Amino acid sequence: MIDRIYSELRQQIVNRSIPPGAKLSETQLSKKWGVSRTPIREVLRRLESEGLVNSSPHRGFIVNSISIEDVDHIYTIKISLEGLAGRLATPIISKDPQKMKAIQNLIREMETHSKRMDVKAYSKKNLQFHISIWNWCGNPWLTKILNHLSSQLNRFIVSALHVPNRMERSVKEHRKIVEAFRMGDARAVEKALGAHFKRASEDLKNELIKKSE
Amino acid sequence: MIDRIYSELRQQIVNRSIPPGAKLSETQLSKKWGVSRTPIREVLRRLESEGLVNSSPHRGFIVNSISIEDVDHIYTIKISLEGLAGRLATPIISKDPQKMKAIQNLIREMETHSKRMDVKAYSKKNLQFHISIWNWCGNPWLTKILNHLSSQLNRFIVSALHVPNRMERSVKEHRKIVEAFRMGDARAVEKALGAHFKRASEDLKNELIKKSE
DNA sequence: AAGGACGAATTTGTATACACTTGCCTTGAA
DNA sequence: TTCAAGGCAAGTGTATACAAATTCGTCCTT
Repeated sequence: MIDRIYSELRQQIVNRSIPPGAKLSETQLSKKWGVSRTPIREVLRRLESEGLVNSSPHRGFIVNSISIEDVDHIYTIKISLEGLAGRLATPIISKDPQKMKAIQNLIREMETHSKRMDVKAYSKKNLQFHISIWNWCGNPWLTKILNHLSSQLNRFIVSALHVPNRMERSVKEHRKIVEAFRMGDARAVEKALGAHFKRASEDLKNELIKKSE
Repeated sequence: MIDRIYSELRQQIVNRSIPPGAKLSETQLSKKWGVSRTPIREVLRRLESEGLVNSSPHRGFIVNSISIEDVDHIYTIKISLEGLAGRLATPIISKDPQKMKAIQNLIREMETHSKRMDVKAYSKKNLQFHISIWNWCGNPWLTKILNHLSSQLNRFIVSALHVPNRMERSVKEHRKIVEAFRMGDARAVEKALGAHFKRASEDLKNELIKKSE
């Protein structure tokens, strides 16, 4: 039960249905879920050490805000670690025809969604693509960190892909990554992934600047 | 109070005075600290989501073990992120004479301890050296992750520096890093740090193989 | 009318109580 | 003597109760 509350609350924070800055009242949450405050507090403490909520003594918990600077900092780490994950995943993926096929299917679907300008469907497949790499990198610690960073970013990104031609360019970048996988060239995968996320971060930054103007 | 218990318990786990595999009884801990079980449980949940303890339903919490594979996985990430932190820290450190001086002082002390074969004092300064880089990289998320990884490793490393000439070689590697800082060459810092931790990880692995024979 | 101070209500922090699960120990039978 | 079954002790999971702190509203003063 407690795990259910945890994951559901977590998701609500990550997908912004509980917005940053919102107060998380223990009493309210315990009523909503029909449990006492004790398990609710444990859930909130877990979310706190994940960096998703903040607490101050006698004032309770609020959903952590994430600033533009934070996004920048997180992307800096992400660029490095996504590349690393790709490099580690290369021998695993390229030697396994089933995995290779799965990746190629994903990119084909992405292409279709891109042509139809279906941003939402595209984003979903895009995330699946990268999660596959995390899961196949063979380093569970790395997988966990990337998941973590991604959760934080999801709370910020409403949609960066509305930039004109973003999807089209993105497909090209992904094709480069897949090609490097196919060749089994780990360094090329690392480089292509790094470049891809660097561009993604720049696009996001530009979008944010435009919005703030 | 709860924070005090958290940090003290955490340190005891990290420095192995509570060994991996040890059972953490809520009742026992609450007696020891003179508080009720409620705050103890919150502390344990926090430690759980940090990956320092594991819990199973109705069986309580035990200190998480860390395997040789985990050490390998963590070092892989560390090599990448320590390099990144160094690269980011370069302009900050090299432009600040005070920081530059602090770093140079540390390496001088490390050299002294190395000559006297004082492993413990050396390790301490060595850690300080690297923590300085984390703190001056300007990316608090990165600092936090590196701290995190370091805590996990500390639980494993008894002493890798007993390898013959390890300290001497280590000093040389650090001097290379400092020299790159002095030149303001971020890429060189990144490379030197990466090489340093790669060698550290290999030394540790060799030590572990030797022990297991 | 505005600002501050006091007090009530709400909310958090912690203790305690009780239900339920687990694991151990005892006892009895093969 | 060994193994199994049942019960008991210990410990976790959760609810509830109470203490302490904060917040908000009201009232008084300037």
